[in-house]
Formats: sequence, C-alpha cells, structure tokens
Amino acid sequence: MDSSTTPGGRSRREATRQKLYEAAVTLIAEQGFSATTVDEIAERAGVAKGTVYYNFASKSVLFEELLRHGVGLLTASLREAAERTARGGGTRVDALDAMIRAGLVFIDRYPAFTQLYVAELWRTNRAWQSTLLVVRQEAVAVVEGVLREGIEHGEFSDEIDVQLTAAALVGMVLVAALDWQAFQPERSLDDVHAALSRLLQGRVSGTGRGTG
Amino acid sequence: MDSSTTPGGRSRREATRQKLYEAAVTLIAEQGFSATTVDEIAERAGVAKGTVYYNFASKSVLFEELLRHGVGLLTASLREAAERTARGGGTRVDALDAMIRAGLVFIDRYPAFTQLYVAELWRTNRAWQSTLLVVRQEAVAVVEGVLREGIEHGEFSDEIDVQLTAAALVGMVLVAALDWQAFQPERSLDDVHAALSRLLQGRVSGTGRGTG
DNA sequence: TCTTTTGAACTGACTGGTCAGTGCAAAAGC
DNA sequence: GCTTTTGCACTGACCAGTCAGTTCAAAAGA
Repeated sequence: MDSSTTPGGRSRREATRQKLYEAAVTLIAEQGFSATTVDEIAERAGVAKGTVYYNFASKSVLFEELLRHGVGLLTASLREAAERTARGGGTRVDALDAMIRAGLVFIDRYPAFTQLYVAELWRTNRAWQSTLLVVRQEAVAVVEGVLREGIEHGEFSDEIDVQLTAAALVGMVLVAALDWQAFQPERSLDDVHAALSRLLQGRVSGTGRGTG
Repeated sequence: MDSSTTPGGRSRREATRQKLYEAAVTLIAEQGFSATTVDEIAERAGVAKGTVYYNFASKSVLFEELLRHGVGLLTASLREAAERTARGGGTRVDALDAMIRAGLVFIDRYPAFTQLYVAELWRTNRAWQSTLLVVRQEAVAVVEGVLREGIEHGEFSDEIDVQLTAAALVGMVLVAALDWQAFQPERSLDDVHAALSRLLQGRVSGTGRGTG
C-alpha cells in the first residue's frame, strides 16, 4: 500500500508539513516559541491539533525541523551566489557582494523566519541549541570560505580575522535588513544593497564624493 | 534574614528592584520572556513572590522597566564615548571607533541583556513594542548623529545612507560580539575591536599588508 | 509609626500532549 | 465490475499539569 500522492506528485503529508511550517514561522516570529501555542499553529494551518502531533513528535521537534529547513534554504542561496560569481570571473569582493545581495533577498522573502532565527540564535540551554549551532555553522562557513580564499589569493589583507569578520558581515546584513523591513519598508532592495556595498568596500570614510 | 544594609543611601526598595532586574535578565535571556516564570525570578533574586508584585505591577511591567534601564545604560555609554572623542580632538571615524569599543564593553559586561534585547527587538505585536522602539531610537540616534556630523564636515561621503549605515554598524558590533561571547570567549576585547575597526575603515579588501 | 517584605494558599485560565475514532483512496478479493 | 479490507492521514474532545496574578496576616526594617 503506497502512501497516497496528490496529483501534484508531492505527498499529502509533505503538503501538510509545509502548511505547518508556514503557520509556525509567522506565529513564532511574532510571539516567540513559548508564547505560541500548538492550537494556534494548527488553527492557522487549517488542520486539527492532532495532525500536528501526527506529523511532528512535539512542538520542539516541529521548531527544530523548521530551523533546519529555513537555514538550509539560506545556505544553498549563499553557495549559489558565491559559485555564480566565481564562474563569472568575479573577484572575491564581488562574491561577498553577491552574497550580501543573496542574504537580502532571503530576508526580504522570509522575514519572519529571519526574525525567529535571530531571536533564538544566542539563547543558551534550549532544546534545539545543538541543531541551531550546526545549521548556523553551515551558513557562516560559506562566508568564511570566501574570506579565506580571498586571503590566499592576496585579495584580502592577511591580517583580517576570518571568524570575526564573517560574523560582522553577517550581522551587518542581518540588522540592516531587519531594520529596513521594520522601519523603512518602502526602500528598495537595491538601496539597501548599495548602502551595504559601500560599507563593505570602505567607501564610507574619506571624502569620496562621486563613485556613483 | 540577611540584613544587607543599603550603602550609599540607596533605598531598600531600589536594592530589591536591582536584584529582580539581575535575576530576570539572565533568566529571560536564556529562556525567553514567556518561558520564564515569576516564581523563578523571585527565587533567583532571593525574594518572595509577593515582593515582585509589590515592586512591579506585572511581569510585563518588570520586563519593560528592565529594557528601559538597560538601554539607558548603553545610550549613556555611547554618548560618553562620542563626546570624549570629540573633546579629545578626534575625528568622526575615531568617534565611531570609540563607540564600537563602548558597544563591545557594554556587551561584554551585560551579555544577557544584549541577548534578550536582540531577541525581542524585531518582534511585532508585543506589549512592550512601543517602549522598545523608543529606547532603540535613543541609542541608534547617537550613531546617526555622528554619521551626520561626519557628512557635514566632509569626513564621510555624502552618499552614505545614514539610517541604513547606522543600522549596519550596530549589527556588525552586535553580531560579532555575540558570536565572540558564544563561540570564542577566550578572545580579548582588543582582538574583537581590532577586527571591527579594520572593517569600519575599509582595511579588509586591498592587499594592505602592514598597518600593524 | 510607616514602609517594605514574607510566604503560603488559592483561583481561574490556559497548554502540551493523548487517544479513540473517522474518512478515504488504493489494493485485494471475488 | 463491485465489495471488502487495509492503513495512512487526520480529527477534536479531553486530561493533567502549569502559571500569572491575588490575598492577607504577620514579621522585619528604618
């Protein structure tokens, strides 16, 4: 007896899980994990509470798999941006710039997930801590990789600290993007990208008047 | 009962509130607001539950006043750093650099508060949202002020976007510092500061080898 | 005396998780 | 073709436990 597949080919169960992810991500982003009830998630997803527990062992497990799912998308997008730049003969700075844009596009598309991720990342003693650490490392490693390559090829100063610089770059994009979403949503992605590019390339200090 | 006399003329009540802040900040940083119970806060502070409600109208109010208290300290510290640099005849870049350091010192001293603040900042529809917005603006305004002065005096390019750049700088410091605390606590504050200074001053790209 | 704290009991609302039962589409049997 | 069986996916009422907030008499502190 094969598990039923919907006309689209994706299993019914998979579709339900997707609905639950989407419901959970916005609710948890707004209220936090503990303040969000399983009843709410089920209601927003349009399924019964029992369905949540049929698909996930617990509320925590649902959240963990949601984290894995979301950061997986980001990591893939960052890798793709870096590789595309490399293939196109761009410099490592170009790659970093492309990754900044990929990050902005991701945050623009999944703002709730980003909020939720930031809110949970530095917490300690939580059940999903180890999961979070793993997926975080996968994403940051992409940035660190490009920085390391850049140093090897003399594109970046060999005095930069790869880990700290990568973290700082991620933070730059993260906070700028979240502020953009929250306080100036009318700005275009290009605007935000331009501002961050400028910072990345050190075109802030110095009287540089016309680089436009 | 431990008769801790109140030194410096601080009222007994104020001392109790301080103990409650300290207890609440670590618990909420670790677990989040909703997952932290008033009983836990009281126990960690070493007071009775009734005392919490004698000093604060509710759990939410305790949290709001905690936010105000904490961000107030940060804002004061940032202002002090900027003014000290200005008085000492430093440039605006120097002021920004001093503020980065002040930010790092603050996060180093109150890591739990920082975690809690980051976790709550971009949430929507929360009771303390408006409080958070106000105190955030006070802090960011200090950075924006220095950027604006820098543009006026030709120290910074007039093409930079003040709001976005300020947010990006804050994010840079915030994320780098939290990563430092969480993943490389053995590093010195000077190390972290040096890495961020380099990024601020655009000494990352370019083969720049010796700025020792 | 007046303020502050204590500590335990209590309430009422809410929540994560459970479980016996339902619906249904494909497979099996005839 | 048609009936019966199978088992996945889902349902929703229910339960046992938890928590914010209240109350208050009594004690401690200043």
